[in-house]
Amino acid sequence: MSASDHLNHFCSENICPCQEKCPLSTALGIIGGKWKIPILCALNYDGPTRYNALRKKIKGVTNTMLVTSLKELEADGLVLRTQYNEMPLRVEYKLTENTNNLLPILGNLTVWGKEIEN
Amino acid sequence: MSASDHLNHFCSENICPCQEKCPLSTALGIIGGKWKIPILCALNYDGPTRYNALRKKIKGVTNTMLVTSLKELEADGLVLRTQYNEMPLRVEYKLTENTNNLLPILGNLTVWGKEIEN
DNA sequence: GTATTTAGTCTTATTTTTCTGAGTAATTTA
DNA sequence: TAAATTACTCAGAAAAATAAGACTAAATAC
Repeated sequence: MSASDHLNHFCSENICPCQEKCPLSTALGIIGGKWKIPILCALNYDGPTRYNALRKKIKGVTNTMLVTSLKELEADGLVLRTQYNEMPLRVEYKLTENTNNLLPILGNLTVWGKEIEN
Repeated sequence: MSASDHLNHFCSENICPCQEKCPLSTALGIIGGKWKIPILCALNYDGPTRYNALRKKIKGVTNTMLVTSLKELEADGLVLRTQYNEMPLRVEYKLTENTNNLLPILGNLTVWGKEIEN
């Protein structure tokens, strides 16, 4: 059976099966981890949100994990941190434009997850 | 800002933001872990494949991890294990029909991953 | 001048995941 | 009879991820 018999090559042209770092593993690395999806989901659901509000909204998250995850999401360009130098300090997090292409894909994954749960 | 202002709710209706177990986390749990994607990718690329062939194809995987991952994928209904009682024993793994809906989604994630890498 | 709020930091555990590498049973090949 | 192949299993170690919880600085409110 040759490679061209398959319609759904989800990974890269000639380096399948994912023996090297591929875009798919990049993507899953970015949204992987215990708190990334809850954060994205909260920001998508409620729009720009302050640090402490996020912490209250996302049940069970600790400072350590929330800070770490937000920093990673920011570094990966999915989340924007905006600091307002008021007193008391206000810091808001929101999704970036980059995330717009991701959300429908997560929607599809959600549908698939529902199907497989049954 | 009300919830209905958002077009892309990727998670469940009224339990956002993912405070409970949601279909999206189910989906990511199934395809998460270091070796799941390489396995799915190899099986998608080459069709039904024997255990030792998989092990050779997927660089760096150990018996422990390959067996564990294959068992989980089988339990989640993504991979089918077929045993032929020849001598020497032949065991083949292949993707199930269930996986067909998943592959295009992974394709989309791959495209997104490529974009974000640049 | 004491307490509170905000957005975190820091250090030390604990848990989870992954790796290492040897071992196994059944059978065929040399 | 020895070596090789197949599809694994298993115990222990190392590495990575996550958790717990105390602590901080700057400022305002009481």
